Amino acid sequence: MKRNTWQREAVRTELGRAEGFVSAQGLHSALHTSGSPIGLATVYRALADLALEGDADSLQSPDGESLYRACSTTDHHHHLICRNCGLTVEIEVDAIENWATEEASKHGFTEAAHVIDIFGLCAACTALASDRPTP
Amino acid sequence: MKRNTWQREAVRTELGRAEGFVSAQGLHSALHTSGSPIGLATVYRALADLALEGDADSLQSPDGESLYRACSTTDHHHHLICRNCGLTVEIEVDAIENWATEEASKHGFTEAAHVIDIFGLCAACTALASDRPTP
DNA sequence: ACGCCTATTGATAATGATTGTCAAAACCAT
DNA sequence: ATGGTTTTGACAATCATTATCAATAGGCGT
Ligand SMILES: [Zn+2]
Ligand SMILES: [Zn+2]
Ligand SMILES: [Zn+2]
Ligand SMILES: [Zn+2]
Repeated sequence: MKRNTWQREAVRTELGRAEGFVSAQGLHSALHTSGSPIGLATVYRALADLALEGDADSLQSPDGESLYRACSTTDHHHHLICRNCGLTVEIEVDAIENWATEEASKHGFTEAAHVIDIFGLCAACTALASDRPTP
Repeated sequence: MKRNTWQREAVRTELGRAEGFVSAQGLHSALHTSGSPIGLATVYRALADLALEGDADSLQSPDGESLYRACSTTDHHHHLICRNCGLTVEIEVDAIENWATEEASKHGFTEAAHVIDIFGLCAACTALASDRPTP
């Protein structure tokens, strides 16, 4: 059976505290900073479990890191993510879901899943960026 | 300036020979098998260059590997990929592009890029899978 | 509350992909 | 052909993630 440990709870809590998507490493060092002695491997396991149970969303960052987030809904949805500060907006659009499904079956594909994410600069980060242009 | 070496050409050729997306490691061992003494680091560099120049598309596999493909068009497009055999179908839909752009600006995001990929089982692999069900 | 069984933890090693290093080799304009 | 520069490749280094496995600690039955 599945046991309740303070470690799992700590990961769940810290994940809830995060604004956007975080990496296992990031979550672990955040926990460490706030005094928790939790082990790195445990954080990896807890996050994988949360994702399996549907309590956390996961995606691959553009450079191949696995990122996790506790989203407000457990329904299927997608994300608009600030590549600078991590601010994340949840997106749920039936039209897109239907498009993906139809596109797959149109070409004879089955068991189709899709990866749809938008990365950009949020309004705040855009403002900051315009103050300090690239030299 | 950029020089022409047989190594770059070999990578370009082998990438063209591949049906779908391939990893740097996979391309390297394919080249090795066909007798080429090209180095692994060189394959990584060549693929990165091709992607930079727009001559190759790249994406992250669901488990975080970087995959590359020489697509038939250099225009912006997306992919429908068989997760078993790698067969890839190129998808180009303006409606999706517009949706992504609008969704980003609607929330104040700028410099938005998007990741849109569909993974499934192609018709052939679906047929094979039904012959040998999971025991 | 106690003890036992087993799931879980965590320090550490192992893995696997990717990148950095740097001397030797290969390009290419002259 | 020669020389200056770029590219290569064997190898080490990095980095995220996973595997090990002895030690720990839930939680059920008592
Ligand atoms: Zn931001
Ligand atoms: Zn979806
Ligand atoms: Zn297939
Ligand atoms: Zn697009």
